[in-house]
Amino acid sequence: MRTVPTQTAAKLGAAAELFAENGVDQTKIEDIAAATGIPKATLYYYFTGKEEILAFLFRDVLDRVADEVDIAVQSDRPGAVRLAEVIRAQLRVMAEQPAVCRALVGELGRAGRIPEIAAMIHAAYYQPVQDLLAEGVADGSLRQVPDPGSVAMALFGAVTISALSYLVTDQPLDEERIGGAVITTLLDGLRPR
Amino acid sequence: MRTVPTQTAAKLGAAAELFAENGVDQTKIEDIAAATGIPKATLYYYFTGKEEILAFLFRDVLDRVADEVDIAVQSDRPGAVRLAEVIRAQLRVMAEQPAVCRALVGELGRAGRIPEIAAMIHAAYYQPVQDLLAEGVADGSLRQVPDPGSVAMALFGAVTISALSYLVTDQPLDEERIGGAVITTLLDGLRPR
DNA sequence: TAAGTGTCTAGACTCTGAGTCTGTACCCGT
DNA sequence: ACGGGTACAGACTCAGAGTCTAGACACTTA
Repeated sequence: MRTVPTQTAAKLGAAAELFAENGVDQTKIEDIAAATGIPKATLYYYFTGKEEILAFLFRDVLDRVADEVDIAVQSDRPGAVRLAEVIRAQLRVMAEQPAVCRALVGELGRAGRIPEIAAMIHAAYYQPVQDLLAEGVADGSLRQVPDPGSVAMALFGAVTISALSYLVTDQPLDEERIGGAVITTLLDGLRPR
Repeated sequence: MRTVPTQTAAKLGAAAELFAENGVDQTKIEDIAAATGIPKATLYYYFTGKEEILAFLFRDVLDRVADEVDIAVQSDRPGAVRLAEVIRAQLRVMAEQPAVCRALVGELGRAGRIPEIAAMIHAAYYQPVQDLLAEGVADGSLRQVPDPGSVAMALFGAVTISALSYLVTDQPLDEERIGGAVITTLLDGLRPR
């Protein structure tokens, strides 16, 4: 894959829309060409095919998630507060890039296909969240859990699937509502205190 | 779509494996024919195409989820206990049908594609869980939450994505571990009591 | 300015695979 | 033994993925 010029990269957002809406297989290269304004020959000049275009888009959002999560993690507030920030950060990115995120979730089940996705999610999300859980225990704002890895995954899933159900129905992603529900449920639990 | 004989239906599990592993688009009808032993002409005899084979498989697992969830919900134990049962029920089905579940998650992002999926998940899962949350409040085992719908979605997401990350790496699905992490996190919360 | 080099695109081509169609063998009730 | 539904084989069409060639433009470097 050659280095994709910024201007070309910018146009590819329209391709994400197609992927999300119709699925990868239903999306013709010519459709992508039409939607983005990038000629078919040029697409093949930069990418080996649809798959690679998809991977390119994914790398883009996952970088963004990593950045946002990183900012949330870096602050010096208590662990519990930063955890809430991380959740909001993820929701923000999903709200900004709805189409790519829909397509991304669609590919989550295919480890063999784009293997680096799993690694990227781990580095961008699971690892920082696990660290945060430990720090929260240290500063007293969170309690010790037996399996922080599973909690990080569960958290990611809760936010992702909730957000997704808004995205697929083309409702505007209500960050407050989802974020609020996930955060209070997660922090305070469902059992009466 | 004609009525699919039980024996034919049983063979389709192999197709789910292909879908999950390579994605729907990469899976050729002839591959399905080869993997299942069902001749291509016969596949077209029963189904209009790949999509319909996929939908058939989905309906199958979702029915199973609905059944299992229903059993969990019907007992007369406290809401909190039944909620934990529902989580284990979902994990059980995913452990039994790993390939279909992977493929299913892969299609979650495509509402337009198989629109009844969303409806089926709602009926099989969200609705019963929401009812359960209300009953738990009534019997005192759960606290009132502002948005039970969002909680139900978040719960589904937490379990689904956690389980998925085991499935894609071909690790045996550790029901105890995931179930335990999700249930205690969810019921007791992450904040120290 | 001319020649050389890399970027980008048009358009025609090949070839894979989805889905169709025809025919046929088999079973089952009458 | 005959008519009708079930199950399948094999050949066909056609859309669309990906390839190839050649040429247009921009940019160095001589």
